[in-house]
Amino acid sequence: MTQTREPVEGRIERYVPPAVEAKWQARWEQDGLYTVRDDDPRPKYYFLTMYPYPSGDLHIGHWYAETPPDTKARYLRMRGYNVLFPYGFDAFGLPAENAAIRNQVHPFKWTMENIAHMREQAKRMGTMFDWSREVITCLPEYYKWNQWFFLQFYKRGLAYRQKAAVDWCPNCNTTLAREQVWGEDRHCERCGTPVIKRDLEQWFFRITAYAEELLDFQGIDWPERVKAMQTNWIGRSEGANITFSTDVGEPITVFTTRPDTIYGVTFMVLAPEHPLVERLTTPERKAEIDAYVEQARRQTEIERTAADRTKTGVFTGSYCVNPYSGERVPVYVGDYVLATYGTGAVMGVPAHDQRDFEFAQKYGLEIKLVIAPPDYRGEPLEQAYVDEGVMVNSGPFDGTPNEEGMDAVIAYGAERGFASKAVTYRLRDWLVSRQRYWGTPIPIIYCPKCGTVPVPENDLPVLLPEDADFLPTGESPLKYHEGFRKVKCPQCGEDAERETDTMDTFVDSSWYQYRYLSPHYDRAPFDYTNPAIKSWLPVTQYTGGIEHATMHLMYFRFFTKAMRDLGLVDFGEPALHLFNQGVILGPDGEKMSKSRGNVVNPDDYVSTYGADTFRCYLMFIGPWSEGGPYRPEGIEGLSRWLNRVWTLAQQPAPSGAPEEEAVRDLERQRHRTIRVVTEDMEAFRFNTMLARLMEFTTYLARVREAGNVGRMAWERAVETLLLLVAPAAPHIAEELWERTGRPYSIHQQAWPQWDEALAAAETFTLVVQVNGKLRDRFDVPVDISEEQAKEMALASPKVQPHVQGHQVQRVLYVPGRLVNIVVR
RNA sequence: GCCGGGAUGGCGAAAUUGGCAAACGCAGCGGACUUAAAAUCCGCCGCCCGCGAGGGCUUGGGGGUUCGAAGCCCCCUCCCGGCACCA
Repeated sequence: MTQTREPVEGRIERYVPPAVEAKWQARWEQDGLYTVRDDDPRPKYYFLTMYPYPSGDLHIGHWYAETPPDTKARYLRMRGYNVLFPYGFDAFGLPAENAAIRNQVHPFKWTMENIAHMREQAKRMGTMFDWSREVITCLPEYYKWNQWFFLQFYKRGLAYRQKAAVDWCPNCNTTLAREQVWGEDRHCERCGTPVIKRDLEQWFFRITAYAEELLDFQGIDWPERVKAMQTNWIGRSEGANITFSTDVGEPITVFTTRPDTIYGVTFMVLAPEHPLVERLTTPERKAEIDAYVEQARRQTEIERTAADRTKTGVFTGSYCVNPYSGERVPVYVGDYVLATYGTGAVMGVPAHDQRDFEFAQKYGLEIKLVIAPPDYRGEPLEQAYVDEGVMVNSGPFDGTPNEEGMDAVIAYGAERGFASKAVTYRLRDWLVSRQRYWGTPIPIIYCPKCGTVPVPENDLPVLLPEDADFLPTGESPLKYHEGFRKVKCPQCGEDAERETDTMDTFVDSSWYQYRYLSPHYDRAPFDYTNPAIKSWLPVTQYTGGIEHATMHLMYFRFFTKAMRDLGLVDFGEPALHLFNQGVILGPDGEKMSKSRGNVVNPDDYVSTYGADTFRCYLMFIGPWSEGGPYRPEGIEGLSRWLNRVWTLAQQPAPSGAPEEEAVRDLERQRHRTIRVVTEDMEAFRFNTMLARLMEFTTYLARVREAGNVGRMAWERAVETLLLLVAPAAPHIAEELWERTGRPYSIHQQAWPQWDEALAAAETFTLVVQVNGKLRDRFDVPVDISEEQAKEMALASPKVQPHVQGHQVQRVLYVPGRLVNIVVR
């Protein structure tokens, strides 16, 4: 911890960060310095950072996520943009409801108190959030529009209700979207409990309608990592649907990515849930099949899909016919076939698919080779051959390279009506129903007469009842709230019931960026008819954690595409640029958590060192994209630096007479610093940006010691330093700006410009290598000729010994850098 | 298995993208100031050999391309993240 510091010079007051910071935070708020106007003529820049869940405390992770973007946003503002940098709270969600059950405090009260607390903590970070645009998603003025979107989606078939085997978290007592089930053990993303399957009627958003478009990242600058994860998640496969006829009349359609292997089909496997299983099962097989289907149903998905599990299946007693070869092949039921992917049926080609190979071996089925390996001599396969080759035993396709064969086989079948090109995705529709209270009520009414009836738009919002009981029943309180549940049907007026499920909170965050534009507008989600408001869009820069790659960031894109199709916006991507910061870990290198006891409380550091030091420290630890362990000792370096800036800026200008050479060098360093700091700022390289500022500070201290630059150049340099420091350390910069007699506010000043000519060096260090090894270096004028450089290099006494006695073969000159003498 | 990202001093990290490896900071060591300490300021600080001048080695490992490789190519090891009986 820092000790009391004595002033270096008697006249300069000690730097007391909390005093300075409190002073300016109050002043900025009072002046509305960061209030953003839509009609400001400057070019707009919408800088969005992911809003937090109001868990109760603003922890170090929030500081790490918010203060570097604030630094960049402040920089952009100084660059002349009208920057919108809003903040809000993702206020619906389970922790509030669990707290309600535990402590008998209403989720609304719990949430709003947390928000009030966190808002004050956030203000201590010194960010330029425009609080007048704050969005809180649990307020009816916000969630009304979730309901409105739901109705629009419903009208267009983008929201639908379906009974399905869905993922259920037994700890959270609710269903989850597929995206919220993580890892090999298929656990709940929120609480880590392994999920189970339940057959329930649930509401879905048809995100799969946009699967193809979601694969297209053209026109947006998003990290490769996110693009790869989303592409992976969507899981596009190209192939064919092929229809096999059966004994019972109804055909079976399979999806395959290998139509070129069609002549190698020796069996068929249906998922246990496949609708044809019952029809195809012969009477003598019925008992066995029923038992098998029953055991499959009882198994968890984890057990069923474990990759190392041996494939099992049971013969139905029926056969189907390969439309290409006319061959009859047996139909099995196997639990390794997933009902939810493709058509729920797989054609078995054991020679060319490893799973099918194992299945065939186990059940003694024929293994028929139809793609010949390059030098194949008829020996039996030891495993499936999955590489390229020429089609054999394939009727009219014999001799065709299999790559070509794929299209040829599809075309052949398409002509005859039993095959077609097909694309399948792993992406599933977004399950949005949650069996919990603290979320947006789904605006649907079930009427015994009229069926599913959407709540009329005029009746929105469907409000959450305030007097619900929060009991540990494992069921939503809405289900037992008669006043909420019982309604009159809006169509026929008879008794009806409301949907009691609420929406996934990811619905809230899918469009919140639009709400910041008109946070209290009551005629639409946002005022998209106002050109001044619309011109903020789309978001210019978005920042947030990578953990949302296949959850929020996919829903976020989907929503904007759907909104485009609703005519609300005229673009299809919500954010042009995305940057993901890393995760800040505990000092032990583990994820911070209360149970591990490695949580770092930012408040302690802020009261000791100040927000400015803490902001800078977080940016200095390493590249922002990397995150990493929090090492408390490193903060001293940043504290020392800001103290040096404090002293330096307030010291009187050096008294000596200016010397031309020294002044020119000062200007050169000043212009260079502006250049590199600007470049680093543009590229989110906050760590190196601060390193450059430290170097410049040290340089200025030396210059002052030398005392030969004169008052004008000195003050210009100090002014530049303060301006460059302002985005990262806004309070100390403002204080020093005032103390050095400059007009309020430094945050309304223009970012300094650099002049390439003035930044240019007069000399450079010429490196001399012999056979690529460094032997000497000396300063030479930038305009040195190649001949001169080579001559000087060869003449160097340090180089001579390495050249003498050797034959010089070549002398290379790289202008502005080096001479490399190649000897033998 | 597939996809993505990594590996550089005691530590966090830099390196104009093929041209001085280790900027900046932490820790450490030495010095100044002080009765003393803290704070502050100055200096040293990759490894090995050498009293020294100096020399050799060094970016996970091995090969290659090149006048020149931390960076490019091939092979391998390990770490982190995502996906995975997906037909």
